[in-house]
Amino acid sequence: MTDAASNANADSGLAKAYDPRLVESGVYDRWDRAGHFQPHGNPDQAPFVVVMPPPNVTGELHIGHALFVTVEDIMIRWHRMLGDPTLWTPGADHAGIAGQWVVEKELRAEGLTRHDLGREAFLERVWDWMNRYRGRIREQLKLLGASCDWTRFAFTMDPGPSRAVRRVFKHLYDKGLVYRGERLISWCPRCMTALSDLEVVHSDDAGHLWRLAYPVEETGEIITVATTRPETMLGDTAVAVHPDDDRYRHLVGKHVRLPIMDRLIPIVADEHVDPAFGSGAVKVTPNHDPNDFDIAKRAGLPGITIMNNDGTMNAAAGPFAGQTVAQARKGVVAMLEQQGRLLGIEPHRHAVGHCQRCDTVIEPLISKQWFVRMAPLAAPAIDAANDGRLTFVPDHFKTVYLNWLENIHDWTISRQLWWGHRIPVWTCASCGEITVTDEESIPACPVCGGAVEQDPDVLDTWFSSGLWPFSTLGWPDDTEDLRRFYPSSVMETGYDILFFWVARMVFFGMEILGEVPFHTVYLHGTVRDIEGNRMSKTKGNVIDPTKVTAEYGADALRFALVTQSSPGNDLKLDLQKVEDARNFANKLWNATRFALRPIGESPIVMDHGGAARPRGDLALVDRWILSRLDATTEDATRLLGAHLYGEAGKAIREFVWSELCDWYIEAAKVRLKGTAEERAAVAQTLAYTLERSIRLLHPYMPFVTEALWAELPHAGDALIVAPWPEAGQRDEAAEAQIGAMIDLVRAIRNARTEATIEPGKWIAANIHAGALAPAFSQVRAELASLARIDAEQLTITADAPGAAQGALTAVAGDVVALLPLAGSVDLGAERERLEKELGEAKLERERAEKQLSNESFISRAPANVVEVQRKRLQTALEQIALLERRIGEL
RNA sequence: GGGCGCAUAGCUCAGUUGGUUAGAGCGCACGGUUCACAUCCGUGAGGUCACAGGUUCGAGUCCUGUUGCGCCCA
Repeated sequence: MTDAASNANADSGLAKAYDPRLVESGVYDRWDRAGHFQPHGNPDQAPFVVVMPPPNVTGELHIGHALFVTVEDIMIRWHRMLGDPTLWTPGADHAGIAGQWVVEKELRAEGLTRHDLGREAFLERVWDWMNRYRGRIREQLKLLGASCDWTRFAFTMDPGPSRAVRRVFKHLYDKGLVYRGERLISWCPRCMTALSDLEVVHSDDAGHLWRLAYPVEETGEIITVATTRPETMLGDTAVAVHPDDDRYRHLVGKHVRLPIMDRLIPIVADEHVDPAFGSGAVKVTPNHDPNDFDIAKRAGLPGITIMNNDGTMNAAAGPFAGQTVAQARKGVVAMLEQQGRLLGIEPHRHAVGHCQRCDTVIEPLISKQWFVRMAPLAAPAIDAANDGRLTFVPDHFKTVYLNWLENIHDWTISRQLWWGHRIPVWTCASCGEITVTDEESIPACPVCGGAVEQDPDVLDTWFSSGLWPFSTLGWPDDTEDLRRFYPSSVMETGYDILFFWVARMVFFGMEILGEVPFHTVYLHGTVRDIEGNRMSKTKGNVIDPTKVTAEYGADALRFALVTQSSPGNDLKLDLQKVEDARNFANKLWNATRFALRPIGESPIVMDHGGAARPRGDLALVDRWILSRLDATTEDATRLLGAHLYGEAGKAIREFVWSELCDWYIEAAKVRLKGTAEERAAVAQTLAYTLERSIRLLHPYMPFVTEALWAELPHAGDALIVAPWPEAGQRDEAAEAQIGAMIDLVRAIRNARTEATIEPGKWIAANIHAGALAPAFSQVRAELASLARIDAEQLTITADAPGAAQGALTAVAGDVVALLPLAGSVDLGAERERLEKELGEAKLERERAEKQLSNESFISRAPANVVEVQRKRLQTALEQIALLERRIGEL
């Protein structure tokens, strides 16, 4: 221990009420300037690393960002305090389609399209825009207290990550895992690009089911087909039925004359036709429906493309060429009706694919695109989850993850956009040689020296995201960061991007670096409005985190978000909760304000960790609060280790508010009026307990804790790098004794309230505490103060209570307090209250007796559980005896 | 159609390996100008843990089924 020091901050004068605006300004920059966000410590020590899922550069900060920042920052701050070399890498994502869209929108306002500018000029515009806005999200993340290392900030389009993209593309191409092919893909006619399966969102839309009559050429029969998209019949190349369907068996191999187009197409058998749906016969349009595409592949049928890339009909659509889908649908239906080929229309809900970005209805189209072959990449990612190298919080997401990877299709990675990573494939105009390179460009064909042209398309944004865990650390270079910080510790993100992000990072990490990119996947839920609706601008139910933090503080928003949520579950955000959290910050503020006076007036013993833990012959309440602090430290540490961040936060809050403030500080006020020694003891305990509580709370409420910590006696420069508290030995006796005192005080307060005794009145009490009498005598003054008992008229004995007329009875466990109130006791009310308590005691006796009379319970339950029941019965019996006697005496 | 989840107080939600009388915050009722805090303090009311079976000495917790709701995939 170092020398005693009196606290210089006694007169600093915290404002009476906590004001988050004053508290939060300036703190963040001090942390950053001091370099606290960068990893420190021994390079050989195992680091704690989180790679931030980069927010979309085109977006504004929304409440979902606030949640991920809170959770990740709690992890990061906790590990930093634990002394781990801690790294949290921030970044931004270029958001291919959305990024291109915002600039195209600007151009539209000027009456231009991107084609008017040309590729190069357009990209310059996009970069201008990016440079203007890429810092915006960064500033908003700082408002929330995100303690990430800005010196390592990365953007997916930066040279490093771009080189990683080319290197991986080439690697996969060379291994045959990237290929180019003509496939049926999902096409957005508005964005004019191919999309991956994940970028198509399905919704059940109201539509119709049209039943069409197709004439069988050979027999003259009619075969009925049902369709939700009648215009696609223009591209039909077959009718399919189930091979075991007796209704149609005789028609298989025969032909149908397709109405309007007057084309002869075969009737084929296919196992995948559902005989129970519609008529059991389906029209087959291979080039415009994934199922039909598969049927055609199996049956060797040709496909006919009837649509242009912009969603209009092409020449193959005959009379409908040039029309939109809607127009063609109307025309086809009218023509079929005219020809008597329309048998009926009924309302029908069916799944329709929409573009995730612009909501346009997706068209399945045949198109030449680049794909990633998924099966060989998925296998190691599946193994990693199965053998525990990759764990999930909550763990049921492992099933979801596996389910997806086990049923995965090849991934369409080319996009017909300009903004993004351009596909590093060059074709020679002279000899046709295809060169795939990880260079930014090649001057000429390496085979014949002819002029080369680069593939015009760019890659799916998520391709570069998948490389994020290592591209941010400098890969493909063999950097110190990569060696030290890969793989990272936890991937924290929303469950809604488990596939987009997590799964792809895992298979890329396994393929490129041979190990999982992170050990733990922690998934949070979606922040919804109070009614449980997803927040959206169109619904107008968006809660803007910058407004919330301006009003209540980032600390309050963080605390509310994390204590309301649990891993993997959605949360309904109630602003009332944010206000409650702000109130909690105010509580802590005022507790500190209270403590600073005695701390300033007494010598505080310091050691290397700050105010020293009180030692020696301590007062019972001091022992109690120290033990409760230890218990809380233990709980919080355990819960944080189990990723139960909300639970840990609630445990700390509960301690600070309900134990430290409501009981310890209230009890301590008695000794603060006492001797210098007593005052010093309280000051020491308060200084220690409060400072440790503030440390526990720091990961949750970094700003207010940092500010208050600076006012309290402390060691070190900043709370952000103060060590995480270690739990000491519990003091079971003190916990039991003060716990019993609290129960008794509550019982007395209850008796007073029920008997409508003036709250401010000091009354007499005779406490019969049995074995607890010596302990209660030690806290005589505190007990009297808390229960508002006149110390002059307080007796504490081990004796059983004798007869007493005109007194209230307060029972707490084995302890009884008699409160003599000559003449002013309402006997009827008191009898009623005691009868009620007697009823409860009897119920208690019954429950215990029932347990104890069960032979199997006695023989099979653990001894300590049986003992608890015995004790419970004994207490109940004593209470019953006492209450019956007291009722008799009234 | 396949998969995953949820159902606990009026509301929002905790509840870890099964173990006393199932908790918290808000809301509600009543009371309070005690020298940290009305952004507060005290007291209280409020639950057949969705339903039905099963395992167990013991089930909110484990198993099976049913109902309702949500999400993901096709």
